[in-house]
Amino acid sequence: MPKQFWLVKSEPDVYSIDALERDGSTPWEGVRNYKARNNLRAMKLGDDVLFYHSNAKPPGVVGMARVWREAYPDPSQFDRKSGYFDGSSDPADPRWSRVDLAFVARLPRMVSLDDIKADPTLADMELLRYGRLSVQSVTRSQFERVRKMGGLK
DNA sequence: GCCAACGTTGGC
DNA sequence: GCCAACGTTGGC
Repeated sequence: MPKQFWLVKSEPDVYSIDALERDGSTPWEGVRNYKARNNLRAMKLGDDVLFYHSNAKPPGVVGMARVWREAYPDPSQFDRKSGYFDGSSDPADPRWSRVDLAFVARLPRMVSLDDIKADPTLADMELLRYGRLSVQSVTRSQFERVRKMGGLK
């Protein structure tokens, strides 16, 4: 399987690129949308990930991460005290998964949603077509374009 | 299986 | 705070 490329969204008030840089790596938990979950399950060790701040001013890509551990059951679905608890998930066949992501780099310049919208080569990004999906696939060329716009080689 | 009602996401 | 664009739920 060749390397794949992804984009994950997080509200900076909940978990920011600063937090990921501080932590080094983190479990990416709480995804409760089937399409996003399927993307998590398709991630392979070493895949590259764009880190996007949603509900930010402005929203946009702020850094890069890497898949550090492939999908495994998300414990928060069985934790009654968690906001992500899902009482209808069967412990013998857990419905929700998480991966671990590791910090790679912060972008010297954030690539805002407006920047992405203004760039013709990024017109096909899933971000613009189906904005609500919190774990998206991106192409290699989209990934490299955003990285370059963000000031990295 | 349809679909109305409701809930969530996230840009603005 | 509003609301468009979804996804989910549940009655039938």
